[in-house]
Amino acid sequence: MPRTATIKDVARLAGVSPTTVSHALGGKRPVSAATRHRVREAADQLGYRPHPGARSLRGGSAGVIALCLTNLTGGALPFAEMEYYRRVVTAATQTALDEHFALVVVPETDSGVFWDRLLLDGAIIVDPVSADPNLSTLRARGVPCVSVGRHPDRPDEGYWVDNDAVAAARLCLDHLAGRGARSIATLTWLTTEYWTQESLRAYYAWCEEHRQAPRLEVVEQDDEAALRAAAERLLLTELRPDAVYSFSELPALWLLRVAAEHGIRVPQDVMVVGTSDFGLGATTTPPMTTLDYNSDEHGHEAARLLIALVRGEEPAVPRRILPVTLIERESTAR
Amino acid sequence: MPRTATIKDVARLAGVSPTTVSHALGGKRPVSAATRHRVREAADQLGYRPHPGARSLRGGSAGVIALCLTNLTGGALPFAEMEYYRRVVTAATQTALDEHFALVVVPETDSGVFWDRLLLDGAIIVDPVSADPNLSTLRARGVPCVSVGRHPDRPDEGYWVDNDAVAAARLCLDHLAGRGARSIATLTWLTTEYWTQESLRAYYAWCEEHRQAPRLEVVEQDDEAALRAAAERLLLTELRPDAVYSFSELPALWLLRVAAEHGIRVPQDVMVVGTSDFGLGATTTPPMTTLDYNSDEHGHEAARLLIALVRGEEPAVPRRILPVTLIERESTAR
DNA sequence: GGCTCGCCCCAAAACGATTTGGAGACGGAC
DNA sequence: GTCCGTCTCCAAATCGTTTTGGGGCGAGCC
Repeated sequence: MPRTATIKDVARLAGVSPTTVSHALGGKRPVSAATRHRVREAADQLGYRPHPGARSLRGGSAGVIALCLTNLTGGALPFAEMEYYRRVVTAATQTALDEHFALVVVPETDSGVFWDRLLLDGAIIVDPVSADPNLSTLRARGVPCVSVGRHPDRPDEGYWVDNDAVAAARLCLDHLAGRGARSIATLTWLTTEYWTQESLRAYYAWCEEHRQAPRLEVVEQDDEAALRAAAERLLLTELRPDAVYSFSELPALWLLRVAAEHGIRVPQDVMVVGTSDFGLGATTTPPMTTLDYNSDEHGHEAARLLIALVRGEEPAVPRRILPVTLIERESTAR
Repeated sequence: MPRTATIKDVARLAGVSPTTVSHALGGKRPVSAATRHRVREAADQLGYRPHPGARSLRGGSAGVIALCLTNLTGGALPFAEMEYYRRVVTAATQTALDEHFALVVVPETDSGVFWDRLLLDGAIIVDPVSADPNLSTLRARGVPCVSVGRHPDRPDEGYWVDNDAVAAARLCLDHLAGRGARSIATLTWLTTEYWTQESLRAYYAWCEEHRQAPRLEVVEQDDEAALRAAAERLLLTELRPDAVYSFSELPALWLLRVAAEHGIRVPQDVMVVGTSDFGLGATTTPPMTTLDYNSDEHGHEAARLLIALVRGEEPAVPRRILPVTLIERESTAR
């Protein structure tokens, strides 16, 4: 096994002490230009890399943060949601790198092995659910945490970045009402995410304000039959709503599909608004009006917030609500 | 900052030396049952976790392997391929955990920061491309590597798990020919992945064998316009092929869409076979015959292979080709 | 000349775990 | 009584880095 070069090897080659090498490379104390140059050369020549374990042992930060995709292996959310994660991961990685941190993704499992083995400074939890084991484990160990999406049980605690579900609901509902909708229904998964619950509350409030009877349809399970059934319950009924706001993307796609199968015209007979725009909305028939989650900004903000925490700064804004935007397409073009 | 308990704290509480604690917990040397019990209690009470940095420093393995999704941030592959990664990641994670390893996902960037900061024993590279910086960096540092998918330039070197592209091509082409296809075209991305190149070679060989003129259509760019254009070039022509084998999933989906738009019937006028079956094939109209990549097995095998390497065992089978299976659906049901 | 002050550099002590080479106690065999 | 094993446990060295507390040396000031 080819042992990698240590600081001692560099010191020997440069003809100085390990201390001087550390200072020359780290810059914590001044070193003469000539010496610094010699040290740099020696380090390059040997391909020297500080051992992360040794560094962290001495008390320094590891320079690594983790991002935990709660649903990556859980299977609770389907395929279509992956693009959202991909964006969050990409954005957070970029921000972390700008701040000289590395970001790794931890697949969610119920195993504590990860947090035992990994050398890290903090973690981003994406879409925490009610009994999230990671959040509690990490908090207990004193690892700084930031979540993307509020914790449904304790929405006013901790550090997070989240969508403005209330504003989003108003945006969609007002848009639909403005296009002439008189009876707007909602469609959602059965999930404990904060987004869903808050969206629902906002919907009820809006209905009361506008003297409209609320109508909610729920996809009971995570499979195609359930998606189809929910869409059919909504569309193939005497009192069909004239517009539907779906809190997630996939149910809305099935809505379009079932409507097409039964000759129900979109947007003439029923208007549809979906969420989490990944460009998929543009490829449906007809193209679907969607909410853009702004997932890039979520990733950036979460990373920025976490890195501030890691550095020991108390962030000015511990909880940040980001706006959503409505992308209007044919499914509501009445 | 609440310093975490060290081995000394445990030793003090249990009334033994740090050495004995290490032996009691690690089991490298015998310790009396009574002492071991006392040490365990003390460790539990203090919530003791061995410091990963310290452990690795002394020469032990870190117990961590990384998986690098070359295309996660690169954008070279679209949305639809994510399910493949998700499966590979999930399967590899599971196998790693079974072997008491943790697996982290490293987003691909051109930054070496990751490999500098991370404490890891080895890495899995998914779908390496021609000038893959990660593979060379890691090799240079002596980090054991396994790739999922051969390296296109050096397919006979290193350790990998891959599909049998040749058998896959024969499977599809024979299937189509058996259903009466006389002129089978292929459709693919412009990419340097080994799978694509090898599939193409197999296609040409098959054509020669069966005295059929080869016909290849390429999606020039990673956007919708290019996907549509390629599908149209293939379908809206005098000499339309009566069957198409697409090496990737998304081009096949666009093939179905363009066919539907122009009243070209599938499978009557043209048959279609796609790849990488994630259940998406089942939801198209008509349901599409697809190749199942067996991505779970890829993840399992890659992790098994890598962990063997990390443990210093020379694996019996350094390069493993896994079979693909054909899932027949209506798009070839003539 | 003696003193102080800067500038460069180094020795040594951490950090937290594992591992090696015994030490001490005790029992049994001669 | 002595010697030898065996069973338990411990002291100390080690891994590679950062950081603290100076040391040596030359220049400037009185």
